[in-house]
Amino acid sequence: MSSPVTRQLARYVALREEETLAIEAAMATSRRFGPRDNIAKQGSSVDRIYAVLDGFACRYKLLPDGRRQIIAFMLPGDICDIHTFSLRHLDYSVGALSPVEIAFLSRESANHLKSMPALAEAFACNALVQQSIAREWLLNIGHRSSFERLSHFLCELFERLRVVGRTQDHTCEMPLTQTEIADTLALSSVHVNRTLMELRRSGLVTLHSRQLVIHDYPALRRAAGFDPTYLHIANTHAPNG
Amino acid sequence: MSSPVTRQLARYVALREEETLAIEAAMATSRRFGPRDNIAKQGSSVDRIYAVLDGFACRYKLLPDGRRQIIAFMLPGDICDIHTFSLRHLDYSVGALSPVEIAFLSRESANHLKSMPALAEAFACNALVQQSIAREWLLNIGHRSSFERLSHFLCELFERLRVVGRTQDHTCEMPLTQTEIADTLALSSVHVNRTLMELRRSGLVTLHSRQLVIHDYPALRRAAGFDPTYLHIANTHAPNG
DNA sequence: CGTTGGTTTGATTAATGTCAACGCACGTGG
DNA sequence: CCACGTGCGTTGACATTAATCAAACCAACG
Repeated sequence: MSSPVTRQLARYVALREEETLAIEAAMATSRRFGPRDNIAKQGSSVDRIYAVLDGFACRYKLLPDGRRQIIAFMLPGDICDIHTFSLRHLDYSVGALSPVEIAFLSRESANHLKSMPALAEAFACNALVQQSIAREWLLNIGHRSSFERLSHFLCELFERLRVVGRTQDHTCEMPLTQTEIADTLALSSVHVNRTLMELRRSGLVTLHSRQLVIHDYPALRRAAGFDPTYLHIANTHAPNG
Repeated sequence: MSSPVTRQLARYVALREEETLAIEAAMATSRRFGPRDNIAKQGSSVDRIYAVLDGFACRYKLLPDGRRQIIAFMLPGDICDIHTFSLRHLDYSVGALSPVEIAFLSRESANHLKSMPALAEAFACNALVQQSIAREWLLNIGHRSSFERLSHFLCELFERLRVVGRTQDHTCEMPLTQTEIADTLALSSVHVNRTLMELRRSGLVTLHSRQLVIHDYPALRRAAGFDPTYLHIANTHAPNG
């Protein structure tokens, strides 16, 4: 139960020891990347998939003129859709946002894991939740004001880190620069700065030295219109249940 | 090879007759809905999934104050992710945008189809492409101007209808109101109207009586920065190849 | 120290939203 | 056949949000 990946998958199905061991074995070898390193490049062929063991990574897309959209965060415990191998070419890039530790899975290794029915189910749930998050982001970017948007983003980040045990009280790691937050929320970095200060002035959160502190979570959720249902956290199974 | 669903799935893997027949059988019974009908409601439990046989449907999310974001289009031939049954509750709603014909699949029926390896692979690809489209929408809504955004949207619509044989020359069906386009692109309907007229004035497209006519596709693509790679159309297999 | 990357601030501009009105086509009931 | 209602598209005036540009600031680090 040590790795966040096991913890993530155990949210969806009860895992037997055999399955846990298979996951841990598959994640045994990993590689480290530094903050702006590239982990995979758009257009490259899909010969391996990723799991994040530690740190923050992201998927992103670039427009020819340099505008960037971060499509998804890959937080500790997050795993790519195991079916991704069916794609010829990656339609997005993967980059590190902080120092990260990444485990690579080969097609064979993924197939081996997928051959265990409980894990296949867990991987399917994992993929569905990631899709659900993408849908919520569409709503967030499309229809929420910058204040709501940023609040919502922070709520989601905190919840997602919480389920993999990476929060303490009302605090979590938050290594993103304001420019990266801007690329996530489709705002300019200047506007992110102003909105962030507004959030501070409202006494809802503070954010410095790579630490997010949520002072009034209920108020933050209200401001964001944050309803965590889309994270499908309720599905959690007791370990070995 | 009659149904657009078969046609869609045949894009991803070569289908044998047995598999084609299984699909056609699963789609045999369908239901019709009118333009603003609700097909599934957010929060409801997932006891069946959908395939669109004809017409336009969409997934959407609502904010408490009524703002709406259309998350995805379901065009003829589009099928839900077959793994959706692993979700407890739907995190979005499904609605008809035009008169539609929808086939419902029960969990058992889906499992039956999924038990055929070629179909399982086809469903996986189908799901991956839908995810890829969602990612592109995030980029589109987040970082493209209204003019690019609308152009991109029209390009995608046309391409997607083309692969299921629902276009003639440079024309396709386009039953959406400007308000629905607005809910898709996260713009106001007034602004959609103005942008649409700008597109018309540029001689790129015309759009009336529910018909889209693309007068200069290369120029439209250029204006949109449209690169169809994300639709993963190149993966097409020859039927029975 | 000087450099660098990130944050903060102010002034200005551009893009898009909002409000309100009007027109047009279509369908319906009298 | 006409009168009316309704939904959608169109237009203009105006408000607001957020982007852009530019500069200053700050802390970390060699």
